Amino acid sequence: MRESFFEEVYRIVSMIPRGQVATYGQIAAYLGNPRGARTVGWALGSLPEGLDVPWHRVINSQGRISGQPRGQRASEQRAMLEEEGIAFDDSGRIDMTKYGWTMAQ
DNA sequence: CGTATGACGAGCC
DNA sequence: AGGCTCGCCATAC
Repeated sequence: MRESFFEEVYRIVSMIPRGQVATYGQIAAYLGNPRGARTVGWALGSLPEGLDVPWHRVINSQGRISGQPRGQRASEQRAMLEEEGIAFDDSGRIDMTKYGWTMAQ
């Protein structure tokens, strides 16, 4: 029984600890698809509600929130990250060297 | 089975 | 530094 790519993404994202963030590419690479960042984003976009997956801890390689900056989802994501203690600079970017998830286990 | 889609990424100007 | 283009990949139809 192999999980769909979606389920694998959900599983990995669920491992991101509070107060840290990971990039789409990072997750894709972990799943064996260094080039499948888009697919990861798509998987999160189709994320059903009620799965207890910290989707807000996933951002793009620039350390910014993806999607429409004005969108409701983006503001909500930023609010949740700030609540976890993550800081945004004037450009709305996160310091990956400081909050980036290292997948250390 | 071919085409379209999407919360991306790296490169180039 | 900021913005644009092209490449990538798993589903949906």
